[in-house]
Amino acid sequence: MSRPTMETVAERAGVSRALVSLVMNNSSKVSEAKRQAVLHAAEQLGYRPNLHARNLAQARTKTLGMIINDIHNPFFAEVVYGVEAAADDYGFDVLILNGGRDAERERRAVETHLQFQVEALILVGPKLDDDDIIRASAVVPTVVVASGRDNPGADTITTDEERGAALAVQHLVELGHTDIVHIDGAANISSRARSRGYQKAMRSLGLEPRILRGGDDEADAEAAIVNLAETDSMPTAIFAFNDLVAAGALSTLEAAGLRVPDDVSVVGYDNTFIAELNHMSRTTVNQPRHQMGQLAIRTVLERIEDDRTEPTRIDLAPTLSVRRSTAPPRKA
Amino acid sequence: MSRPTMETVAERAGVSRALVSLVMNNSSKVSEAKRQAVLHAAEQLGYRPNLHARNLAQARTKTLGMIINDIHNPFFAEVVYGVEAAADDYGFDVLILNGGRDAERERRAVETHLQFQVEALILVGPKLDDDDIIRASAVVPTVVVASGRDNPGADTITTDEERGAALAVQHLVELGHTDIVHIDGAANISSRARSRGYQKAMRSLGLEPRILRGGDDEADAEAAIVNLAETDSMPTAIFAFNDLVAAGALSTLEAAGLRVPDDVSVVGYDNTFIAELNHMSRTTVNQPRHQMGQLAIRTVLERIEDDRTEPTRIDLAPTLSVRRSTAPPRKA
DNA sequence: CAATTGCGTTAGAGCGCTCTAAATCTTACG
DNA sequence: CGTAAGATTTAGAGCGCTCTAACGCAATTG
Repeated sequence: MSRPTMETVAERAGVSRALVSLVMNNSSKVSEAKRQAVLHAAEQLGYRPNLHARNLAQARTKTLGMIINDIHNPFFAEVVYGVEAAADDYGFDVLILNGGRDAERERRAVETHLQFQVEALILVGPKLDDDDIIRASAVVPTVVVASGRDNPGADTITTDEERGAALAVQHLVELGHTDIVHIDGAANISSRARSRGYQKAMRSLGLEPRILRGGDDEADAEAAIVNLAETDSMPTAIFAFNDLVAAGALSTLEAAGLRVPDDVSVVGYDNTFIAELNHMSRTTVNQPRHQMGQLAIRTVLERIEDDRTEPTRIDLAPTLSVRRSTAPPRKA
Repeated sequence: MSRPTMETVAERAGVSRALVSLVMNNSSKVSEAKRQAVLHAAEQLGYRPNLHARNLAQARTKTLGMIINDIHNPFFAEVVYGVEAAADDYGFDVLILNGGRDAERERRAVETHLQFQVEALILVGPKLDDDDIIRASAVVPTVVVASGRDNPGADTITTDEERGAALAVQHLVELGHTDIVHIDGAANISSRARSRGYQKAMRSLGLEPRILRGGDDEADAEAAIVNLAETDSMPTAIFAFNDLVAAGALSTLEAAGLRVPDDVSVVGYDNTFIAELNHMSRTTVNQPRHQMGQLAIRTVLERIEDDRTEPTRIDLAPTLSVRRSTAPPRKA
């Protein structure tokens, strides 16, 4: 009744257990005849190697553990594709655990992965704090992707978010805007870098920064916009923390009778497919997510080989995708 | 240098390996003194149980394998949350593998999960064909969520998609529409049921169905709409295969100078957050995704206990979320 | 033709853990 | 004080696989 083991297959094929093992790992030093016999027996029995036994015996797993901040967020999905593609090239399996936007859950996920003896940890947009990350990376090579933090104490793949924000500001200024408000990401991990970038860029251009508290999704934008409308201090352009906030801003602006981009220009961040969506496509800052995923794998696997000790940091350049939500300000 | 094992901990704490095992599984028959000693030693050594060894010894894993059609799709994300919540209640870990919209990849994912000795398989919107599913379910309890197929030969949790399509048609007809076009999902797995539902509903109301080939995302809608515009056969309402197709339809309609819902009404399917997004929120058919995820776990775990043999099928009722993309047809 | 080489195959230990059965230690009681 | 009943603890086998070392055998060689 229980599943067939190597022993069963060996018996059936009239060979030793060791020989079956060799066949399963397609070793070159097995005669064609025996190989066929073994494969045939395995086929007949519906044999499937037990990975736990193998991992135990080999003391390695060829498995990577990935934790995603939130499966909901389409931004992360593309990082996943990059990670998987690269891992596949190196023959590693990738196990995904969902962080669910909750540090405590992420901590448990790390623990689960470690108990599974993953050979490396890929943290995509982690909520964990630096200590947790340092602790994890003491056990197993760890790489942080898109964390927005300065120096998590582990290998890091990010884009320069300050620069991304600056790109957005520059674009708006080039269009002629001077009154540009930023709706920030509140407690969100990338919020700091983006609003810092915004502030620096504004100041260096001699403009006065104005920051409103936002959040990470649509609803969070609403209050900010309503506030602008009510206090009669509507700017000519808005730079939103991310595409969802930008979308929220858009809805609320239009509900208030303002047109985008005629009355107000809007720029988002992340270039998720949401930004392309719909009649009102949004100008947004792009991060090369797929590439970030690939680099994450490469970095962490290199570390397995080389056992480098100092954390590497790879900073990719963000780019701006200009679409239809930005235009020169209306002449006063 | 290598990780501490139970042996190491036992030595340090001055007890036997078996005792450490008891503590780790917090057995009640361990004296408080020894328990503390063991926990302390484990703490100091940074001991972490090796799940592979445990699984091997126990011959069970308390782990479920989930395969998602496509991490990109926000529809699936919510199913995942439902699954995880329920699995957590039962003390199971959920390992996620990404199907990547590709049957072959899904097949490999199934294989990986089976080798990991997962106790059950949750297939969310699988691309696999029925044979694959039957084969998998012969090895391990398997449940299919949101597959849109009639009878995959395994436990199934779906909504009645024919009925969902009928709801959309009914809503439009009640608003006064008679010329309603369906843009279908092409090869997509749910396409058949939805367009069948559309056709039946139309016919039973004495209306002539008109179906155009669509696909599963925005771009796929464009050709269909352009075609309608060019042949001058624009209907007063469009029922799209899903929310993304609906979004694509919307963009293209507006680009062609038509207003939604004034000139054309649009209904989507899935009630993903995309449908709520933006100034133009879309009327759409809703599926109780979270609940579907929970039921999937419950069904499959019951099967582990009871070893029931006939496949169960749970059909949940879809509902309609009416938003701003539908209105009575313009008076001719 | 005995000795050497090399290929294909196998025995057997060991990976880190659980679990049963047995050993040891307490405590209670006649 | 001896012994039975519990409460704790432990020895040791076994989970399914890999891997090293050794073995058998045929081909090669001087």
